[in-house]
Amino acid sequence: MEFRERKSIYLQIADIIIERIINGIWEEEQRIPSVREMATEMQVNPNTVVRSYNYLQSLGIIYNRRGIGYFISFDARKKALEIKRKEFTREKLPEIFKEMTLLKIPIYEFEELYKRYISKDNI
Amino acid sequence: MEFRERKSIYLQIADIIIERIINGIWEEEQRIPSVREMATEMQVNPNTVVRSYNYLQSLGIIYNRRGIGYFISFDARKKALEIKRKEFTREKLPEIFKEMTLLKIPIYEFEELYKRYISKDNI
Amino acid sequence: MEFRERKSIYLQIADIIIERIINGIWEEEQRIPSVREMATEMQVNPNTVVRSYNYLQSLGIIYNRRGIGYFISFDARKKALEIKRKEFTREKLPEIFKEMTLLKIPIYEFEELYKRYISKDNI
Amino acid sequence: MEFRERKSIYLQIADIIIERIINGIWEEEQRIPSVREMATEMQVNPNTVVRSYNYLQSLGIIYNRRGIGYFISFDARKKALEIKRKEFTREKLPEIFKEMTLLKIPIYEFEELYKRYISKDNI
DNA sequence: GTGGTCTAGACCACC
DNA sequence: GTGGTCTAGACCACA
Repeated sequence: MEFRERKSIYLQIADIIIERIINGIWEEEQRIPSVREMATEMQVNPNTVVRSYNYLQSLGIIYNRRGIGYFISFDARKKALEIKRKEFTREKLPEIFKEMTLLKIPIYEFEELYKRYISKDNI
Repeated sequence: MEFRERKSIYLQIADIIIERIINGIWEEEQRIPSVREMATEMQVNPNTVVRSYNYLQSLGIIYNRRGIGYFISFDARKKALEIKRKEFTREKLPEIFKEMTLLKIPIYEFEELYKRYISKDNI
Repeated sequence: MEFRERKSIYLQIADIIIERIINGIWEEEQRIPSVREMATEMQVNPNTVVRSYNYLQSLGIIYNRRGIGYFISFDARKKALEIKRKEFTREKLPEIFKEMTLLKIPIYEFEELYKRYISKDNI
Repeated sequence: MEFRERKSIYLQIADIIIERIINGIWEEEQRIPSVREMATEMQVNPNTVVRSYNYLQSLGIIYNRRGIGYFISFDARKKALEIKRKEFTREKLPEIFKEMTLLKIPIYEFEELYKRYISKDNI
């Protein structure tokens, strides 16, 4: 695991977990790796994973059973999609749209690039 | 001027300047406000404006005449568009596309939101 | 049985037992459920029940006959009331009082809420 | 500063700050001590203060100006009172009431102790 | 100067 | 074994 983006590592880990939940790789009510296990998997200090888990818990996406470990909430998928969608439409879209108008990038160019991206992704 | 986004203030100011250049509000070879004036306008620490100007200078969008002030480069508009476009397609688009596939946001929804954005913007 | 409070589970179980003793549901000198039985009833790890029993034993509220099981002490009720009362007046009350003054909650509001609580409880 | 309670230090620090806000010792929109200053005042590791500040920020009681420091929100007092009151009535009161009925502590005893507490406090 | 993040290592209560 | 907290110290971007 390498963390190249400028985004902080603990948020990138949170994103990976959210992705796994949305994609059904991790099921609801399932136990997720312990802090130490996850730290090993991600090649990161346990404290960093603690931050990720805390963050996801504050969003209600995971919860904790004392002395046992962290579990995915029963409605985690729904919640995660909601939160991510909100984030996307409220924060990212306006920024994108602003840039597209500034740079005069027409919608069909965007579409084309998107199709190319998807086809690359599916190979 | 309020800077509430997570993006750093000096980059936000740089963006504002680029916007003014691309939109023709500021002409090429024109002198731009001094650091202090800009700091007052933006309600920001002068050091922050210094960083913005340095950044734009490193991109070749503005240049400095010692003792006189900062000026917009003769090809600033072209350069700015180039840089911004590269940034957009190389860094932002992949991120957006990834999220759109994760959140299963279809291209037509994107289009629709974009149209709505444009019509709002033009009011 | 769900243990969602921040208080540790073994203390919550101890509280439940104390409650049963004070309310006369469990009589003095009576044998209480074995660790395993209690663990099943509470849906909890047996080790957790062991801690609860150890704790109650250290308070002199229950005692152990080797190979037979745990029993309620002959003076358990009196002891339990004493201990709980001390705990309440020495630890909890000062904390409550501090908050009531900080939040400017007048005594009559407290009274009212208490009355409402009792009437609900007796339904 | 000594932290004797079983509550974690970072939450105790948060409580102290909330207290100062409610009591008007710190005004709204006022800058609060930097992380390092607070750490020195509280005789605590800066990271611990970071946690306190993060917590208070997540509650909307303080906010951050990049590179400048933390400030008390314009509606911090109202928010703090709301949050604390909710906490008190939803979490602490039921617990207290339950104990009072279990231990058969009459309301007048509670009142009396409260009056004694207040008079002590005012000496 | 400011906060934000990360690592390393420790200790604790709890299950 | 689990997570929670705290310390120490470091580096970074930012104003």
